[in-house]
Amino acid sequence: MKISEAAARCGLGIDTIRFYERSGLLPPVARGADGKRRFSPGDVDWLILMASLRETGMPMERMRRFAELYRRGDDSISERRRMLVDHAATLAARRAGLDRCAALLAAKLKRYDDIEKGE
Amino acid sequence: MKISEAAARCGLGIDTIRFYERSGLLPPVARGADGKRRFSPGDVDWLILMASLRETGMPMERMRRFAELYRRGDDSISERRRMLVDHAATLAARRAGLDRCAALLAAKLKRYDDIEKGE
DNA sequence: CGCTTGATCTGGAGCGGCTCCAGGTGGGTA
DNA sequence: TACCCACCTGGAGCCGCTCCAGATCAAGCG
Repeated sequence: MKISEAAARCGLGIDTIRFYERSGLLPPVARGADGKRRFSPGDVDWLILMASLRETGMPMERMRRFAELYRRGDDSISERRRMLVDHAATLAARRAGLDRCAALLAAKLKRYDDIEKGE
Repeated sequence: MKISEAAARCGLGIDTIRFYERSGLLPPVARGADGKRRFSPGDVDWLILMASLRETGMPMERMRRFAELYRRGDDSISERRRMLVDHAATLAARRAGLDRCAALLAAKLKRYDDIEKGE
């Protein structure tokens, strides 16, 4: 499929996909006879993974490392597993941060109500 | 209190606090006779709010707007409330994103287990 | 058949949000 | 007196996009 369709499916922008390719986050993407990128469904799965990791705060450096390990094949699975487990832990931390912020907002909103009632 | 203590209490870096002041995200911070910043507990509360909003993805532009409204006093409460309610909605969306990512990671990890067992 | 439209390409500039650094000031201790 | 440390300012640097100019090419159309 074309890059526009891949972008629609993974939620990244077209420019971001090209940027990720330049940055070594993608296995080399095939090109058609016209020189344009052709994405396989597997490419899209990979893009979705990259998008998820990035959106949830994994730095590009670590994503590059992960991509490199992936290229090496099954021997690298134990290290990849470690990376994903680590990242799952940071997800939990982030969620806690979100919850703290939500609580803070709720308290603020309540104070606004009190102020307006008090007038 | 000094900037180092304020930084320790709100979780932001010293440079980030100074940057936020330059950027209009803080009410003007008082200075001692020595020209150094002196933070009140109220300043720290504000920094904690800014840190929470920023960490959870509110753009600086909106934070600046919120700070400006705050300076205007109680008349701006309805707009401030709207901003915080909006932001609470984005928190929920982010949490959903985290959960999707966590599910994806869990699926990947399971596949790794299957691959290693299969060998 | 030539012409326009639209999607893609490349390389590079610009931007948001920090983060770090050089160079300078002033208070506290030995 | 000399040193150390925290703080100051202005500006450069960095990450992760995002946008832009200028070129190419396929498809649709009068």
